[in-house]
Amino acid sequence: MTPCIKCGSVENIVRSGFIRGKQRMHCKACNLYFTINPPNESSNKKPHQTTIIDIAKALGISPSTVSRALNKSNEINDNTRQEILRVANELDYRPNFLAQSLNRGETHTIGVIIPDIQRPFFAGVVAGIQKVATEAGYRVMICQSNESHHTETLNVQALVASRVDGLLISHSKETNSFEHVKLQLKKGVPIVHFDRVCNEVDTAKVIQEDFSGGFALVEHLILQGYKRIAVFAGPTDLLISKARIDGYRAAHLKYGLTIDEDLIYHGNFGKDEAEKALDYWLSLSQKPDSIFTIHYANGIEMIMALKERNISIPEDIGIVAFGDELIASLIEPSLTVFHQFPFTIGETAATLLIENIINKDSFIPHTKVVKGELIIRKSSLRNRTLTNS
Amino acid sequence: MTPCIKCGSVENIVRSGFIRGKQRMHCKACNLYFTINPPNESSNKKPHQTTIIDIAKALGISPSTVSRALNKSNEINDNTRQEILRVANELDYRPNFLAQSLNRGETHTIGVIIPDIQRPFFAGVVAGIQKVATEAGYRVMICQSNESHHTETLNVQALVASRVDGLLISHSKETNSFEHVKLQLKKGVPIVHFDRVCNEVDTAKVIQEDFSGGFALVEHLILQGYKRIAVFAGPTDLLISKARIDGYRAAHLKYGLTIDEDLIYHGNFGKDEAEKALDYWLSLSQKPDSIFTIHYANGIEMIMALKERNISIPEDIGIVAFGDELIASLIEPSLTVFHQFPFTIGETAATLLIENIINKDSFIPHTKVVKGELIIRKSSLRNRTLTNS
DNA sequence: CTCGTTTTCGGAAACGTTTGCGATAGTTTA
DNA sequence: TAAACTATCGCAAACGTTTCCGAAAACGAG
Repeated sequence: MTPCIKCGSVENIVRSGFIRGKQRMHCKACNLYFTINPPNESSNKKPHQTTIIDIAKALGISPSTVSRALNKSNEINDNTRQEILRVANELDYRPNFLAQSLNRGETHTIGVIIPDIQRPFFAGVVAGIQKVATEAGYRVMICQSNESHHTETLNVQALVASRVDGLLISHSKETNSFEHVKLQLKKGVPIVHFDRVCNEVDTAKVIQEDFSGGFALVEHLILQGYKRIAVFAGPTDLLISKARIDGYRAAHLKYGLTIDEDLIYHGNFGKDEAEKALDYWLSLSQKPDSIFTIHYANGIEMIMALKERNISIPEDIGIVAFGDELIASLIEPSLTVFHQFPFTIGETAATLLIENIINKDSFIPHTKVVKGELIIRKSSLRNRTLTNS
Repeated sequence: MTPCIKCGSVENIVRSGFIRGKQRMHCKACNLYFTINPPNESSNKKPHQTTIIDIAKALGISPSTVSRALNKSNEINDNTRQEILRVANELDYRPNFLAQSLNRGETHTIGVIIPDIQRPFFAGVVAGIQKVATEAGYRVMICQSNESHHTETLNVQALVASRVDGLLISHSKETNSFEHVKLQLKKGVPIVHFDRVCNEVDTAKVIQEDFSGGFALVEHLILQGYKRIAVFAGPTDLLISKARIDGYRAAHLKYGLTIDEDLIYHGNFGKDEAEKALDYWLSLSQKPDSIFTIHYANGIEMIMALKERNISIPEDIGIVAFGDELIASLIEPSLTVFHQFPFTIGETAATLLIENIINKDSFIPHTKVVKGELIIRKSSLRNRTLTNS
């Protein structure tokens, strides 16, 4: 039937099982096993991105020479280089980052993990990161954790699988264990935290003036004559929430005011949490005369809720909030805030990370604080004459 | 001096030039050229991400077997597989996407180019894209063009260099030539346009109801009794701007109103463009009684500018805008808009692209329209009794 | 002209993974 | 109990680049 592909003998051929659907043969003469392959007819090359090899073939030279020409090596004749560059341009050659990265062991890419890109704060941070990264020749890969610990862990794994050169992380609210970060840190992956940082691991961090901001806002309220200041806080173990409340406490301490712990409400940043908090506060025998929200969005919600209940701001209740957006200045009454600079935070974090990547060994983690700014608006301005003081 | 590394002879050695700083030798006996290398002392392995080879060595098997175990191949013993998985887990193995992608010829990554991530619309789109992509097992790489044609071109090249499986593009305002897109399309890169699309190239597109939205907004104004409707438009050659103005024209046509071309102002979405436009309109002998802004942000600006000039809204001038944000409902007076669904747009575009990637050959480009919604608010509600009609 | 020197190029290994194919050993069938 | 078969593994090529090192040729000085 089928002759041996080696000795050509026919009579010594026996069948020897099937392998992956194909009949396997055995030639007893030359002791050879083989299978019969249908000739591959579609051998015409598909259209593909042009490679260094395409250029080499077009010029009848070797790929290494082409590589040298493209990489400004000096071990190459200038005429050859010109020719290569010409052909490369002609074929619209784009170096394959995958191959380059695999070979060099670095991707020149940094991974970013944020809770939610739709929050203007994080969008600003990302923009800052991209600016610095692009200028330094780095690409950026963005993942959203959607405030889920599990997704965050998956994000870390995905980015590590992509072999990013470093990681920029702002933790989800849920995250209270940090094994996924520690693991990568142990493997030598540079990591920088920002905003929602984590003290359990030894990384560089970029934080805001959470304490000072909280202090400034509350001090402002106190100076405006408010005495019973309620706090709308985030989850109990969120670090930035803690720091801002510490500022709140410090301001009270400075002005000799006692703190009524009942006024501190721990919410979940949920949708109708503002209403709930208000219901709670207004049910107290000693009602608050002002509110400090840990997050500006809640400040907006509070204003809306208070307006619905016909409670006048800032007369009956004053409001201040941490964080700022255009909307805070446009709403009636405009909202007093501690303004953040998300873009700057992003820039700082990216700078720090790239520093860490480049000086992998000598880099010592440290923390940078990005200054904020108290912006006084109508929502807390009880005594208008004080404006110019 | 130095013996030949081959025949050991010393007297036949002559020096033969320098090569990369090292003395090159020539043995005339065995006709061998060689250089002397200092022994490499730091041969202890650096810490690295664990590879398939590490696992193979740990178990004394071959890398291919490990690969098969990890890829659920059936050509592997179940006990071996268990062992491999155990070790892989122990060593926290993460497959190298670079190597995988290089080998498979696909990255399972889609590239996204948007003008500015800080614009809530695009942040919403990106979120929609990421949702669909993640569910389909794709990663996302985001680039910002910053409304610059040049940067956009660089973005395309960078993403192509990263060998993304497909491209999702919303063009910059500047972009009026599309060679960079055509080039990649010719090379077989799947591309889907969204929002700021381009009719010159044959790609799938996701657009909004630009025409219908413009029509609905202007019709609403007309029904409210407004007769001289000004338009604040974008650059003349921005496609979506054109379509929305076409809706404006159509509405006029339907109700037999003539169009005063003087009322159409082409701005650049710049910062004080709103003021300029107002100055211009108010300088006309026939002043407008309402304004339609192509972009919601300009609507907000208009409201602010009008309030400063003590022009009452909607009595003296009504305002409607294309696009929506939380702020539009909170500002006083609240802004009538044609609400977009950026998240849906992102989802649709990503779905389309992935479809295109998977059925690369059979896919035929088509256009999908994401419905919008007219939301009537106070800025255009001249006749309050009409609300319930 | 000779020999050391420099310039310029090619070959091959390496990066980490997948996969076609052959090989071995054990298992079933007739 | 051979012959036919199956299960399981290893080898090597391939993906596209970079880079080490050697080779050939051109160059230079004495």
